[in-house]
Amino acid sequence: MSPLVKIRSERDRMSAVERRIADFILENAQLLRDYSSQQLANALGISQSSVVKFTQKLGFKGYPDLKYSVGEANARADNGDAPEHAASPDGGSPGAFAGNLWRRKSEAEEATRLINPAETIEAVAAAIGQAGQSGKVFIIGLGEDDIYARGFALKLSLLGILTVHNFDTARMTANISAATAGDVLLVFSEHGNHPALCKIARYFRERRGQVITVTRHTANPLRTLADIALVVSAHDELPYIQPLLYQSALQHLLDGLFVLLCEGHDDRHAQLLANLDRIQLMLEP
Amino acid sequence: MSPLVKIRSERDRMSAVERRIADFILENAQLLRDYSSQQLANALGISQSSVVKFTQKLGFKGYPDLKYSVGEANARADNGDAPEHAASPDGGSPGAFAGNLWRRKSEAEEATRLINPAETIEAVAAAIGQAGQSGKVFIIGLGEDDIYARGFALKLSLLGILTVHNFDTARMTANISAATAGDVLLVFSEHGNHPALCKIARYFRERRGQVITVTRHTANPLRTLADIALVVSAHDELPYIQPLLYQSALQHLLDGLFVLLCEGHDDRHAQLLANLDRIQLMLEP
DNA sequence: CAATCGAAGCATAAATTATTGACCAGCATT
DNA sequence: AATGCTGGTCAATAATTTATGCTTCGATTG
Repeated sequence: MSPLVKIRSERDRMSAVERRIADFILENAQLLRDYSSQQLANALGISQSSVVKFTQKLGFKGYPDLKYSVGEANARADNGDAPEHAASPDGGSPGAFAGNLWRRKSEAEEATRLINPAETIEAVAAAIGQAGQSGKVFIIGLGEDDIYARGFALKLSLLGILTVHNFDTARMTANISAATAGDVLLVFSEHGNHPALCKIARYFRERRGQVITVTRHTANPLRTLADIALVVSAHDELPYIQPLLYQSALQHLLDGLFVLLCEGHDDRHAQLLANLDRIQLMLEP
Repeated sequence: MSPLVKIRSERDRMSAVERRIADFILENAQLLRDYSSQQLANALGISQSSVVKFTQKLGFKGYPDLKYSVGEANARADNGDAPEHAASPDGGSPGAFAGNLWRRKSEAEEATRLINPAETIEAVAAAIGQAGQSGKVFIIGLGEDDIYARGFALKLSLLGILTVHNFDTARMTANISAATAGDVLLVFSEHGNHPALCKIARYFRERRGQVITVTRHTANPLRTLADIALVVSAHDELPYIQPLLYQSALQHLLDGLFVLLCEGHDDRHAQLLANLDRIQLMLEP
């Protein structure tokens, strides 16, 4: 039980001095942090031993124990709300701005999480895992989308999954001619409008591969070609902020996928460790 | 800041004994309630004074102060977590996991924000802005670090800043021979240990350019060569989680920088809009 | 190799906390 | 009214806990 509740409930049965202690604690719970039992006694003009006895009567081991409990109660009470918002009242410093940006990212993350059902993500993980064992994973993205594509391709290859990454529609078209059933194509395209990517997706389907698209949460041509579609939600009026939110939400979606892949298979996990070690050696001779 | 976040963020810079204390506290935060500094020391087989000095180094008034803070942090954490963990005792749903991962990312973001003073970030923005007007910005990163390097290079070029990006030390060395005073080199290297990157940084300094490094918050050779050093704090026991946190914290740091650059100059802002439009047309004919 | 610096421990000072025993007020019993 | 009992408070002090000064040791540097 919260120490404050306990104190309140016992208050009636207390002696005068005890009641003063109780009231002081109830009213100044946050100040207690910097008070020793002696200081508290001085503040009330009573003896230190009275304070200690008070704590023991209430069932605490002693004064520090009470103090610790009150600290916990305080923390639970003003959990989160006060400091964060108060910190940045108007525009503020760059630091405050970064915090603000992070809050926007969190919103985008949540929105994105809510529109991608767990089953969808698991299906994607399963498809990629399957392709990793018996086939190949093709990954493509253009422009800024290539950044995410590239990062994810690197991660997959660390897991020992054969990955073919391109940022060039011509090469990808050529590569895809080697695709077979069971392979997977991951297409990153924020707006899902690029004709060449649609053509590639269509071509890939003809070859019996599974198409996974990653786009904005809009109706778009690319998405209609998908066997499984991952979608991202991220909005801001400012044209230089919105991409940051998009990228962050997308990255988190991919990270979740990656973790799922890591935890699904022990051997993939082992593969990852081995690869990380190897890379470490390579980069730090 | 949560004491646990603080401890995690400083862990790298700690000595062996200190790190054992840090790990113990991180792993047994709830047990701390019943430990005096002496008991904690005994549990680890070290001296009590080491424990006290540890707490003071971290900026606490002393051991009780740390203990109290950890108590608060526990309370805050338990508040939100308890029901969630209870609901999913072993594996848990992917959705819950993603939320959890996001919390870890938030911690990494906070820790990273706190170790990069606003002035440092502003100085970096100023240096890049300056170089953007009259010189060039060179960007390099190897392996996974190339991902961030590449993303940032793309953003800078969208702002109309002349950017030379490489992921290859040989080419970069060649490119740098064209560097002059006022140019800026951005080096991404998580561990800051790669000799070739150090050489490039040294060479760049000889040519009177300004070196900005982006590394983990550890003492590392590359960082010592920096005119300005950005640092990232992100920790997790799991080898497949930690990189995600690192990448997220780093990305946010860069995003903050990018926003600063966007908001600093109206003409850069205009340039960005124009470029975004042009790219839009290019990708969606 | 000497000098320097930082980290860790030991011993001890300082502080905080817990306990003891004395004192006093209130109250019932004799 | 005097005595004895009870609960409450405090001052003094014991016990525990925390903080600091000093020394040693090992690593680093010039």
